[in-house]
Amino acid sequence: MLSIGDLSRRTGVKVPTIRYYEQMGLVAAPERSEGNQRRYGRQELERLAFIRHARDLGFAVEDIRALIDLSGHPEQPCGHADKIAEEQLISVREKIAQLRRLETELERIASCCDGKTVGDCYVIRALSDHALCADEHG
Amino acid sequence: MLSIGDLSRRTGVKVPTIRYYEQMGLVAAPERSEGNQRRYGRQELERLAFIRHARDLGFAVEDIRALIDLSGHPEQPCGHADKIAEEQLISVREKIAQLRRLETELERIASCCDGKTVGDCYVIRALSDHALCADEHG
DNA sequence: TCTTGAAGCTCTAGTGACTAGAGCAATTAC
DNA sequence: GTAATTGCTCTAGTCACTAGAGCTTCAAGA
Repeated sequence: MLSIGDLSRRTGVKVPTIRYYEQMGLVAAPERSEGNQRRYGRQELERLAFIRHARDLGFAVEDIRALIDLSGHPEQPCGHADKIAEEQLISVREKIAQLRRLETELERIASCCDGKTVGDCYVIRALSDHALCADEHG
Repeated sequence: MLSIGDLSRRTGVKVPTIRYYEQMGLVAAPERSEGNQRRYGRQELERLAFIRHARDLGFAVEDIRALIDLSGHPEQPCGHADKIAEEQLISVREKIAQLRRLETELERIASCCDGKTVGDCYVIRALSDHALCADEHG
């Protein structure tokens, strides 16, 4: 049996986060030692690794909850799981597109500044005046 | 003089957000009407537009506070403003790189799933087993 | 001038996904 | 046996807002 610290080290999920997931119902409350400390087995390790992996991929906790529910019903059609992953992909692509626009704008702002004082700093001027932006953003 | 609603429409910053910025000290408390309603002038309009623009570019509120402080001292060297913008650019690029890795992984996960039930759904399996990932992520 | 409906006011609490800290109890290594 | 580490619960804080209750003020039309 693993202590919460062991589980943390094995999954890379921090100890308070594991307790938080338990509180949120993402992981079941585990057995306890005589002294009331959490003791985990292989199943909990696997579930937490699943959660960690999904969080790394940017899935929201609610999505993860749905995916866990689905994984408990292996006979059901998997269209729902596909849909969640698909939507996550779309959302990631949107974020990338948005960040690329910001990158372009920030590059332009930072590279144009050749002023010596704040008074003629392009960074400050660009922020004050949206019209200086080449691009639409935000 | 503009009401808070006018200011909101002109800057695209929502009314409660304007009040929140005032509370946070990002914008100064404006004049009030006889009936205690906020009344804004051109200066406040410009400052809020500045804040809006910087938030759109992903600057944290603390960064914006620093940029505003700087813009009140036009005689100072602008190296600090440049540095804030530079750091923001670096952070945006890191986020893009991370999201690209996620995109690749999600594409692979979503496209590989040709199972009909959750039991052999690649989405679920990939999340359960990090070893199925081609790439390191997170 | 009166009325009505939109807009404004303050205050508290909620969001998501944790993170930090206090003050204690249990476990583990030597 | 003892000291260091780890664990426990509980509350509160983070960031940048957002929502709602319950009230007041304002602007436009009759």
